[in-house]
Amino acid sequence: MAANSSFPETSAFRLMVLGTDLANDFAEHLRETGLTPKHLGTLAMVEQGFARTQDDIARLMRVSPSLVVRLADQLEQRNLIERRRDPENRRKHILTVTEEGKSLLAEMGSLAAAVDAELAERLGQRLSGRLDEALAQLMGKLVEDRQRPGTARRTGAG
Amino acid sequence: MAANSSFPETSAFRLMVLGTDLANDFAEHLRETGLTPKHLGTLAMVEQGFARTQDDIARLMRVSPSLVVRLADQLEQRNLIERRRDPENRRKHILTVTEEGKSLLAEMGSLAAAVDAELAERLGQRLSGRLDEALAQLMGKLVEDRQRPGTARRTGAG
DNA sequence: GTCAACTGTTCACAGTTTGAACTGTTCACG
DNA sequence: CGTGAACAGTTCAAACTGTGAACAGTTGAC
Repeated sequence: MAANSSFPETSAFRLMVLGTDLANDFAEHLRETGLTPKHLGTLAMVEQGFARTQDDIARLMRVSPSLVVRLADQLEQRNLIERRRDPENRRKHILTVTEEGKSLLAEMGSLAAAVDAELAERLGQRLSGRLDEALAQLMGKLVEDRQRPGTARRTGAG
Repeated sequence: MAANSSFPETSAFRLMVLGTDLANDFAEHLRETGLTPKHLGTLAMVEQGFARTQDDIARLMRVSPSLVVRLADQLEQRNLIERRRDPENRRKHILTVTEEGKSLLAEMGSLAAAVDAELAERLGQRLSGRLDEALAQLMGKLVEDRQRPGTARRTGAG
C-alpha cells in the first residue's frame, strides 16, 4: 500500500517540512522579543489549558524539564507568565498567562490569521476548511495522548 | 473573521506544533545514524528533484549556505549523496542521492507510512484524504515559491 | 579586461538543549 | 510515625546546531 509513495511523498514528511518552515516564520517575527517558537508554544499551551505545570509543558512539547525551567524563567522575566506554587501540591508550579502574555499571543494571532488566510487562498475554501478540521482534530489527539501516560509518548506511530 | 480564533486555535499554530513534533519523531529514529531531520530533508528534496544544488537547498529549507555545506559534507561522508561540479557552471555542486541514500529514504519511508496510517485512523478516510491533498498542494506551492526569487521568501504571509 | 555577482567553503561564535546531580515535597507502606 | 521511593523543579557543565563574516574560485556584463 505504501509501495508507490516514497518518503518525500508522504503526508508525514510534508507535515514536518511545512510545520518546520512555519516555525521559522514565527521565529523571525519573535526575534526582536528574544523569544523562540518554544516560548510561544509554552504560552499557547498554558493559555489553552492544555498544560498547567512545567512538567505538563515538558511532556506536551517533548523537551527536557530543565529546558522548561529556562523557558519559564525567561517568560516570567518578561512578565508574560506567572509562576506560583500549587497549594495542593507544593512541588508543582502552576503557570498562568499574564495580560501582557495575552497581548503577545494576540499579536502572534494576527500573523497566524494571515497565514491561515493564505492557506485558504491557496487551497480554496472547501479544502482549507478540511485542513483546519483535520489539524484541530490531530491537535486534540496529541494533547489527549500526552496526559500523564507514565513514560514518554510519540506523536504518531511509534 | 479572526476575532473568535485566538492564536492557539489557528491552523498556523497547529501546523507548527504538529510538524515540529513529527520532526522530533524522525530525529529520534535517526539518532543512531548521527543525522538530523535537516539531513533527511536535504536528501528528500534532492531525490524529488526539488533541489539540484546546495544553494537550492539553502533557499528551500531557509538555512544558511554554510550550514548546507556541513549537511552535504556529512551526507557525503556517509555515502548518502554525491557532489560533483556542474559542467555548465563550475561554481555549482550538483547533488545526487546514492543507492545507499535511497535505502535510508526507504527506511524512513516506512516510518512515515506508519504515521500516515495513524493519521488515517485518527481522522477517518475521508478527512485524511483531504489532509493529504492539502499538504501535497501546499508543499508544491512552497517549492514553487522558492524558485530563485532573488531574496529570501517566507512560507505563508510575510 | 575589469568588476560585480554568484556558489561554495572555512572558521569562530552565540544560542539551544540535554543529562547528571541536587533540593524539597509527597505518598505508600510497614 | 518514620523510612524510602517517586515526583516537580532547579542548577550547571557540556554537546550540539546554526549563523555571519571573510574568503576563493567562477561567471557574465560592460
